[in-house]
Amino acid sequence: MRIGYPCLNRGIGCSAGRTFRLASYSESRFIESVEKNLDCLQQILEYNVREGLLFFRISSDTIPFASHRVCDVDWTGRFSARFQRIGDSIKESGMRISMHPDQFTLINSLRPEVNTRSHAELIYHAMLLDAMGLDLDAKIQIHVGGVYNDKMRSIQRFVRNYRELAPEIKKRLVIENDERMYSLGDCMYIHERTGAPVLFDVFHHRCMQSEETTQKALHLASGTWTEADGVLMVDYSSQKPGEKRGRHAESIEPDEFTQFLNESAGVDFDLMLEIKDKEKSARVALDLAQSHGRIL
DNA sequence: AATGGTCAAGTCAGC
DNA sequence: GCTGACTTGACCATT
Repeated sequence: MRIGYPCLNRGIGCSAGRTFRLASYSESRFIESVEKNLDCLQQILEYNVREGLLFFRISSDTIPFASHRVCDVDWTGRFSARFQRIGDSIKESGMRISMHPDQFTLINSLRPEVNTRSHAELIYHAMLLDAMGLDLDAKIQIHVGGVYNDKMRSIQRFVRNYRELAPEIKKRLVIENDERMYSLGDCMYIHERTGAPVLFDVFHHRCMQSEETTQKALHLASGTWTEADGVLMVDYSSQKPGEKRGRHAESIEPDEFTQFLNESAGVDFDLMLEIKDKEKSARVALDLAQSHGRIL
């Protein structure tokens, strides 16, 4: 099991996802931001290796406005040496990478222009991972999308549109169960019709109050990943006490996490901790996992 | 220099 | 029908 955290490191003092207002876009502003983001990304990755945190989600803001019309810089060419260097260090350290485009990215919209923009956004994510030369176990995770008052048709639209995606997207795209519309069961159904691996989100699963136990759910999701895809990816977070259902906690709850380790025994996966204090909780989780014999 | 409203993009729930 | 949540930082206009 590898353990990691998404996008930003709170202690290191730099951001790998700095961006700017569209209105102030310029080529020099763009290039400067990308350079700083890549500098910081390298620092974070070095930190992660030192700490034994070998799973990381790269921010979608790494290349600001990459899929927007305003951006006409050949960024893959311009930064190719940097991408390669970063990719080499990732592979050398045995690290796993994921990316998670945000809620604007969906392929089952009723509006064709939304799907078109999303396709461009997914291409950008695929280009970035390809530029780093990462294996097919580096994944891009999205949710299924909207329901539009007709879940079955919306699922069918997802499946139809999935089949039309560019191959460089399909080889990395995985779907994640969300907390109120598409359950693990829905994702499994879609997997059967598309082959897309299912990333399991423990917290979302709990929010949906689905019937499968964590153990059963992990087994199901795990079966959707091929050898080339790598082992199952799992997102983990916990409820912020006293807050609205679905709100992420400030830091990890050791007892709850220990319970999760027990429930998940026997399934191989990499774990992404979606908790606000980021690397701090990831290190706590790593210690707990090690003491439970889950990490060599 | 400090502040706080606002930021490319979508959908849904709740009022 | 409209606003806020999602999740979050930090840009940048304004003072």
